[in-house]
Amino acid sequence: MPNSTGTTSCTISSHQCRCFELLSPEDQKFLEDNSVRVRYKKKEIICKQGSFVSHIMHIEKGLAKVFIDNGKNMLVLKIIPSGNLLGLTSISEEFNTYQYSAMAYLDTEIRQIDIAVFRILVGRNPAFAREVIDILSSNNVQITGRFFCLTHKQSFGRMADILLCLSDRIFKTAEFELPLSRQDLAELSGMSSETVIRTLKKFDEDGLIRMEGKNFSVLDYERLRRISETG
Amino acid sequence: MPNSTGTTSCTISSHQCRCFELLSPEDQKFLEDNSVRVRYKKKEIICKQGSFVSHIMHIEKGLAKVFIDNGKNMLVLKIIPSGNLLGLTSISEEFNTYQYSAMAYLDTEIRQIDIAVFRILVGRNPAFAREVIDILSSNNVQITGRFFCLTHKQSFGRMADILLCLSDRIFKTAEFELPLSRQDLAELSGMSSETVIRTLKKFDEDGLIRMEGKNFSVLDYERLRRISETG
DNA sequence: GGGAATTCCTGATGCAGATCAGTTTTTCGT
DNA sequence: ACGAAAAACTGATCTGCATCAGGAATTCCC
Repeated sequence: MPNSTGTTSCTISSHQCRCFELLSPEDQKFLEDNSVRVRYKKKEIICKQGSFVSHIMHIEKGLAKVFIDNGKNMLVLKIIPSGNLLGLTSISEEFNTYQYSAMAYLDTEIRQIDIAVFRILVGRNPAFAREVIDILSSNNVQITGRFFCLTHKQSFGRMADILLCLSDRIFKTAEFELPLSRQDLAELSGMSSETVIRTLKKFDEDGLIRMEGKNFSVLDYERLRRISETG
Repeated sequence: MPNSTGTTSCTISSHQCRCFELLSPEDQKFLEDNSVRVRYKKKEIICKQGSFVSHIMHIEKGLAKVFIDNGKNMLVLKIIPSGNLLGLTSISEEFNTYQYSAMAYLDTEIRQIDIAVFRILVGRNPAFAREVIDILSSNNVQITGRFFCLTHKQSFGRMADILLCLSDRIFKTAEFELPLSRQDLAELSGMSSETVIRTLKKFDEDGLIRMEGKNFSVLDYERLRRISETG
């Protein structure tokens, strides 16, 4: 029986997006004919908060962060690995401008799909609409977990969360070379880069992880999970 | 031209829910036949995090809070006034248990709609599906704003946000009798009740609001808005 | 209506983590 | 390969808010 109170705070959504599989070959072609592929280099801005939305984007390859920014502070809402959609909230015409910006962590390949075409398919294919609903619901749950984490856990719990997420969900292995800087981790965890460094160092000293520059290995999942849970 | 960087952090969604208007009289009857109305008294739990979802709920009258709780900390996700839906993320079968709890702030009347029926309507009525998508998108944007607020604004900004939200969106007047305790405000703003009291007192001293027990009047919207923006 | 129980309020103290002010190491451009 | 710029790291200080501890005012309820 899964624990009902466990609040995970992963930075990525758990939903396996399979929205295009549900389309007939004709509709897939319809989408394809109204798509373009664009490559972004590391650190390039993919979309900018406040600008008009004309496309929904599908990350084909790479990794991006989605964030909001008021000029003074910035908050990373999530990170999106390949296979996921970006800009889906704008499927609702109420949000015809981006509510957030996105930036490539790595060289990233994106498929831009005309939003009008996307809306047409939602209107005529209930299974597709259903999948959109599932993705939006999943996003809601994910952002909620992250919200809880950043407001109620403290530095060790947050860092444990991020390490677990990176290892389990993004790289899917215990050892990985992290393409993110300490500053990136700071943004993700909502703390200062100094605190990130100190926290990681403590984890290293305590034998929870092994860390050499950008190379990380998770040594003790069990203990990390406990830290994540207790905050 | 609206400001693209302004992050409002209202506790309620801006979306005017009109999901039932889109249904044909027959479908409305279909829904009606599969609905029940339930009354909750002040402080009663409406739904409990972790339990199975069998209904989607529509607040017909009253006011409720939606929150998550890990036993140690609690976080209010939003407050829902009448005319809004509760439990909509569970339209996705992935989330067959409540991700949050809800509690009535006031005596509240709720219409429970069989979730299977709701799903059938989404499947056969594209306009209805579209409305569900709009609501989910709107929820996403709202929670995001609140997330930013609670992680990056400090006590004065948060309190200003809440007062503006209560006045503009909930009570729709500058003077109101607040049914929430200081402790409730503390939960909403993610701070301690002591800090709430001190912050409100400062606003009162500075002439931004007038406060006598549970009676509030907003005196200076302009200045409150500035405080909300600058954090 | 009177005593108990909440809620409201106030001042004192503590602390997690931001900020500041550096030094060292790595990365990058030419 | 070398110098500059960026990132990583370290210690010292500062601060906003939580927490604690208690008192005053309301509300609740037999």
